[in-house]
Amino acid sequence: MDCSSFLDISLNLNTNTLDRSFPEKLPKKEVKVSTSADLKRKWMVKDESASELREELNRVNSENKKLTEMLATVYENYCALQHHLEKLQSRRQSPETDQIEQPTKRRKQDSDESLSLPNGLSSGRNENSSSNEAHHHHHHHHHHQKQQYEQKNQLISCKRPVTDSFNKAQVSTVYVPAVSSDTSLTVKDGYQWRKYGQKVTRDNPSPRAYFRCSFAPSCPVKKKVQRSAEDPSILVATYEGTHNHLGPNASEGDATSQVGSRTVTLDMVHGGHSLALEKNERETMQDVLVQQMASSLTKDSKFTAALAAAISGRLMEQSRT
DNA sequence: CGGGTTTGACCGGCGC
DNA sequence: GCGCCGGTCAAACCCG
Repeated sequence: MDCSSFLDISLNLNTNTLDRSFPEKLPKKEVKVSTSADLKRKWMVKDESASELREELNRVNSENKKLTEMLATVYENYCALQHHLEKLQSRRQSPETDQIEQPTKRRKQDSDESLSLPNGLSSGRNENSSSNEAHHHHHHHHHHQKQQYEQKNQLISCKRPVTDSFNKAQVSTVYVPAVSSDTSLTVKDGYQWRKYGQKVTRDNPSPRAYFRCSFAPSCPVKKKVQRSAEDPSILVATYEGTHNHLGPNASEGDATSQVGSRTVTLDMVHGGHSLALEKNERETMQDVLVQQMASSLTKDSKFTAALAAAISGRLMEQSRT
């Protein structure tokens, strides 16, 4: 596990730079504010306001420190959870684990969609996929070859995705806890979907719903939602393709924390890159902690935006190396 | 009436 | 070729 290496916790938020340029002994009057005259006047005229500002700055700095610590804790828990999830998934992965990633053998697109230009609005896509319900040892002679188009090699990890540019249909699966009594298989992800089909599949008692993205007129993204065969309380959403358009709501869809559920989803869309981290755990209590911290953090929308920007930038930077 | 959902038909790939 | 099966279409249906 490369948790310790891939992410530097010290995010370059604004407060850090402030921290650097204003060490605790802030000079009262001789601040070099030669640029802004009125600001200088303000500083000089109101001395107590300067001390007030200094206090505020200290407060903000300590708060920032606390938040950084919380983030470190969150990240620690995240690493633990990811480790656990990886263990779980590798354990239940059948021995014929196919690390191969073969080009999708989908049937030809139908007429309406072939018209939609396969443009590369987003050049490099980062999609993660996890092994899904295709591990039924009791159906020996079975026919899961069709499902092999799902790339199941990458976990949520922050390793460089194999994206390899020209790979048309990106597939990513997201596990979401099914809220009780949700007869309709819907996974809220901010986008707008139009259902176009529902089928019962062979190896799963619950039906599978097919959705198409209707946010943009000709967005090629599709998704399938089906509850997991082994755990009916979990919905498995399989996303396929890359969105033609911008995200539905940048400020709201970036980081969500579902209260009362057992997953914490941090989904950041950054310049066409989409990256989703998800985990399902029921054995540990850490996720609850993570969730509480995350929800307390996400109360502040400005902090959320800054954090999301910083983290995504960090991830991009890290994945580029 | 306009949009989405339901639901059986249909299609194409694949294995026998 | 035939049948199975997952995916899609589209007419009917539903709902504000």
